[in-house]
Amino acid sequence: MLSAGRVGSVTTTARDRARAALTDEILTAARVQLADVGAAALSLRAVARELGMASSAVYRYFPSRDDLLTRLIVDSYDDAGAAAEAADVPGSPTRSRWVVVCLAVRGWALAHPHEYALLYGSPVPGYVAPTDTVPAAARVGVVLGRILGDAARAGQLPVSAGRTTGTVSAEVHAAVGGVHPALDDDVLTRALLAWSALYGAISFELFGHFGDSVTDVDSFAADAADALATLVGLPGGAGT
Amino acid sequence: MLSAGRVGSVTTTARDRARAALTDEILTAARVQLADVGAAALSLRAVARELGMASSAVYRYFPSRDDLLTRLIVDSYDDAGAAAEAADVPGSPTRSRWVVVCLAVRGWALAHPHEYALLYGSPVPGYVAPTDTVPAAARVGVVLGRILGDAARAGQLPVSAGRTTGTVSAEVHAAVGGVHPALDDDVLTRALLAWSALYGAISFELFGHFGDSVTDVDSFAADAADALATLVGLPGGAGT
DNA sequence: GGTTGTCGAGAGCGGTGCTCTCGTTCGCGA
DNA sequence: TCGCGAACGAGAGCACCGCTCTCGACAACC
Repeated sequence: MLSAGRVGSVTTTARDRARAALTDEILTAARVQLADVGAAALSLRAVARELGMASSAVYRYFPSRDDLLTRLIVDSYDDAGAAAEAADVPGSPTRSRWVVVCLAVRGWALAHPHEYALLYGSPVPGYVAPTDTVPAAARVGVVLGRILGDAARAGQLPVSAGRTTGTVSAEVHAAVGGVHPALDDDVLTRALLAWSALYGAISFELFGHFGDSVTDVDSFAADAADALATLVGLPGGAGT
Repeated sequence: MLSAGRVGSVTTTARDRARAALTDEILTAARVQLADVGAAALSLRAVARELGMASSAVYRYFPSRDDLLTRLIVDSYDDAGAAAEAADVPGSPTRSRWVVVCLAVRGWALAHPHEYALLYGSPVPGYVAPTDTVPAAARVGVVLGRILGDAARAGQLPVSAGRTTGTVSAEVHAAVGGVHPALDDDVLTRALLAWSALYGAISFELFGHFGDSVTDVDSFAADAADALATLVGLPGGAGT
């Protein structure tokens, strides 16, 4: 959002500005429809109708419906990641940081069910995620990894056996802030499990898979986040 | 599958038999298409085309596309549940039972990715699961609950504080085979978390959310199933 | 044997994603 | 300043979708 325009070499012409504005309009209309009817029922013709333009004109801005969806996916990943980052309080105890971030992700999912389903539900049929979605998709995991790394460097994680199972890649080590005696493959494997488990629990709640098994979803979410903190080894749990 | 026909009162006419046969043919063709293109792209017209009949004729057998999907969902739930039940070995140690069942569910998911996505991915837009899907959907959870209950009754679970948080319903107590000192709400909450976590990990693997973080998916799945066994409190883990 | 209900086929409705063509307009270079 | 090319929006059209209706044919029952 730099207020450019002065620089002569990258002049923004009126056409460019109109194009950017219309692209934004299309995106906002699409976001409204996404939140309203979901990704599967998101119709390119409907967003065109909403904007009072011909459906074919939209193709000037997005080559296909999948490209529009991709853009919405990236935005949603960023939104969820921002929610997680905003919820983290780096100074506080690592366990409460973990729980708060988990509950923030759940809160975002409850507030944006269709976006969540778009991100973590069934992949769009012929759709393969472009590589530019990866950084946005990783933001939540990076927040959780940072908490785990901080805990390890603060000596809050028991130094483990130092197993090297080779099941996790180097980028996971990078996500927790480098190698550390308390961060062997065992811990990182449990961290990846906890990461995916968070979304399993959210999906079950959001998609109704728990049925009537869970009576108080809020307290279950809190208990689950706490149990996941214990799973990764963060100190201060009820069991310790 | 009773070989009826003798009994006069419930005679199966040629028309009834033809109807049942054609219903099966439609279902198998739909299953093929489901496994091929996925649920979102499953077309009732394509199924009719495959069978060489008019699309309108299919509506004699399934009132709508959603009804066809519902039938496929129930069948898939039953298939997955049967895989879990077949994998369980009631006599063996509870931890290995748990791990084996978890890996069996994962194996079923890997073998039937589109069916799995249909069950545990994004819900179909306007679709609400009829109540008759519930028993089939619960089969895997029942297997896991039985293992946990067996472990408790065998004295393998530490008798816990007996907390009654009220977050889980009575049907969960029933799934583990009744009340037991070792099965308080804390344990059952962790069990529900582990249940959903299993599907979170499977979904992440199947839908590619792990990215390159996991290098050896098979050993990760084994480690994850073991970690979930520890999470619910089954004895014999590496950490104990 | 006649009646009744089921069956399959076909036409048709409104919707979708996407492509092509057409006349217009804007921006840049000569 | 002018002209050219690129971008633009609109419209028609293609193939497909779910679903409804009608109509002739046939089987099942009274």
